[in-house]
Amino acid sequence: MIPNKDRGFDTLRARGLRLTRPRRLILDVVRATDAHPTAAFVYQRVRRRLPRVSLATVHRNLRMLAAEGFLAERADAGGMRFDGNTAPHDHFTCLACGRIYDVPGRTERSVRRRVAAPIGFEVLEHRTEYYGRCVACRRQRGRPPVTQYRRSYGRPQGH
Amino acid sequence: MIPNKDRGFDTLRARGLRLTRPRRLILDVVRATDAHPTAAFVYQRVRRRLPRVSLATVHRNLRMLAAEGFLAERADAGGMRFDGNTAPHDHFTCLACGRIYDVPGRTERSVRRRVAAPIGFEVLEHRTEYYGRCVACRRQRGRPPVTQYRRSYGRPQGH
DNA sequence: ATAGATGCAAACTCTTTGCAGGTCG
DNA sequence: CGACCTGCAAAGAGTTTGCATCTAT
Repeated sequence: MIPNKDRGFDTLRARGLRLTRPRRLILDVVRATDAHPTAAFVYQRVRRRLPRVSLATVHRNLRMLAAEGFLAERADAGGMRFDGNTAPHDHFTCLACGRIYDVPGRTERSVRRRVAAPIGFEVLEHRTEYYGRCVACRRQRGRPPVTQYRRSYGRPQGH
Repeated sequence: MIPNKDRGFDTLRARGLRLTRPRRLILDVVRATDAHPTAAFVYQRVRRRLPRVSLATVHRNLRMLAAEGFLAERADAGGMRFDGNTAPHDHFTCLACGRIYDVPGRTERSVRRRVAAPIGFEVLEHRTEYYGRCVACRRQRGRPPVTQYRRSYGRPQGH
C-alpha cells in the first residue's frame, strides 16, 4: 500500500478522473477521522458543507477512491468501512463498545514468508485483526462483551 | 475458540435448543467444506436433501450455530461467510480467483502481548488475513488480480 | 466542447422478522 | 403438552444503477 502522501491528485487527473467538490470533501472527511467510518457517516459529514450531495455519490466515490488507492476499505458485519490511513497497520475491535482502533502494525517479511514459503502462495498484503476489550471498557467492570446476537432465533424475547 | 470436538450436541440441548433435521444438516454442510460458504451456498446444498427448507431458516441457524460456537463467521464484501473449522487459524484470500484458503495459524502469545502490553487492551481473539495469489493462479501467468470494481463509477462501459 | 460526475429514484442483494402452523423431547 | 422451530411472505439495511442534467478541464 502506498502511503497517503504519495498519492497526489495529479494521479487522479492523469487517469482522466476529476477532482470535484463532493469528491474532495468525501476524501477529506475520511482522512480527518480514525473512526473507520461507514458510508452513512461520511454522507452526514459531507452534507454539513454540501447539503445537496447524495448518498449514491458518496458510495460511488468511496468505492472509486479505494480502488485508486486513496483510502482503504474493509468489509464488516453491517456494511463497508473506510480508512484514510493507507499505511500498513492492524486493527483492534473492542467487543464491548464496538470501536475499531488502529494498532502499530506488523510488516515483517517473516510473517509473509510464513505463508508464502510452505504453500507457494504470493502474499501481496496482510493484516491482523484483534478482538477484545479496550482500556476504557475494561475499567467499566460490568460491561459485558456485546452479545452480538439476540438469544431468540425467530421470536422476540424480553431480556 | 473451542475446537469442534468439544462441542457436542448435548451442549445444544443443555441450553434448551433442539437438534432438528434442518439444523443438523446445515451444520453438516458447513463442516463438510473448507470453502467458507455463504448462506446461499449452504441453502442450495441443504435443499438437495431437504427441499422444503427456507433460506430464512438457514440464516437463523447459521447465526445461532455461530453464536453458540459451533462454527465461525466472518464478514466479507458480498455477505457473511461461515467456517466449520473453529480451531484458531488464519486465512489467505486469492485476489485472482477469490478462493479463501485456510492457513496454519499463528497462536503465539507474543502476538497478542504486542497489542495488549503497550495500550492496555485485553486481546481475546486475533486473526491474520493474507491477500495475494494462490499457486494455481500464479501458474496461469496472464491471470490478473481481479479488478474488484468496474472502472466506471456511474455509467456502463464496454470492457 | 465533452467526457466525466452528480442527484434522484428505482432496483438489487443479503439478512432479518412477524406470524400461523409444525415438531422435538 | 409446551417450548422451540420452521416456512412463507414481507420488511429492512446497505449498496448499486439508469438516466437526464450539470461541470471540471
